[in-house]
Amino acid sequence: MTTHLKEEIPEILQNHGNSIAGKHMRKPDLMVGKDMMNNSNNIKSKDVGVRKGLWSPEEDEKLLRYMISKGQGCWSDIARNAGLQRCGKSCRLRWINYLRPDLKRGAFSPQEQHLIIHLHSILGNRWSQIAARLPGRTDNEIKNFWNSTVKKRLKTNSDSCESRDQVLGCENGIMPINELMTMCMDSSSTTSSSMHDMVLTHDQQFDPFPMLTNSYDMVDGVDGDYGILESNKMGLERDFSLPSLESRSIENENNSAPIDVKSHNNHFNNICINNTEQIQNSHVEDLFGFGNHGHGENLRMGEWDLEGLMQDISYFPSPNFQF
DNA sequence: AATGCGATCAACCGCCGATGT
DNA sequence: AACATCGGCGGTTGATCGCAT
Repeated sequence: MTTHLKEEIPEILQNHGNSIAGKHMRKPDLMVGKDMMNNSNNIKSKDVGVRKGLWSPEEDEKLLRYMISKGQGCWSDIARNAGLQRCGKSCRLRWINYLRPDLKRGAFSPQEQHLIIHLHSILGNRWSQIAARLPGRTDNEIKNFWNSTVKKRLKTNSDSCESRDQVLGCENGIMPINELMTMCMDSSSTTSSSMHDMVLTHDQQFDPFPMLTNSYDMVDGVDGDYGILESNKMGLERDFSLPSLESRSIENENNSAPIDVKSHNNHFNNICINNTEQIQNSHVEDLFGFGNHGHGENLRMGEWDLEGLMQDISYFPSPNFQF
């Protein structure tokens, strides 16, 4: 990793502001130790000595430095090798939700809010999928935003029969798709690419700072083909306009022949057109069979084309949400 | 100034699927 | 086939903030 990145560590940590030191934090320094073994049936032997709760600045720096120098790998190994008394999951979460340098900070822009609303109408509570469409934003962030701000606003305005889009000031309940695209392009320009959308083979070293180490060729994706470029010799698939949900599983079961994207678009377009009436009377989530039921869904996201859906997003009404 | 309470958000929990042994 | 491990995900918790009273 480049020297300048190492020099940026203090700055990156500094940029996280005061929240790093205990704002909205759980109690720090919880430790699953030997003395606790007798008190809990849930503590596994390997959890002995694992810290929980607040991440100290020192821990953040350890993890950040390790990620910079070694890159991503097995999170359990990362926790161990970085000298952190944390479980791998905790390290992963900390990195994804907080330390990743391509994270945006600050409040959601109105465009981002619109996009979240729309994507939620399509995807339901699939926060990670929604986050994949909002470069620099995390699923946790979006989930928190939804559960606090949006739910509240929708509830508050439901009495006055305002749609979710009107709640956010979008006329006709439909945000122009080109506006959404522009918003996504803007996001991409600042963060280049969502890490979610990178496909790596087992032996490929993960680059934790793709936006700093790659100079991307931007695609003209405004007129329809929001292409997934396969220009990367490492085998990375990257989408430079809309981060693509399909980038991870667009291939068929044999991982050989790519699915015909256009036929998928057409298929979905037909669904949209033919079912407009139904859609207007139904929950989008119900129509597509993936409500808030994270696991075990009948239809995997990668098996249909969201780009087509995004293009046809105007077919969807603004459903009255029920919570 | 003190208190109550809702909002915010980082982090944990538990589950699931994939993968390895 | 059975089990263990791991990564990923959505749901939930709980500490803190900030505003209202």
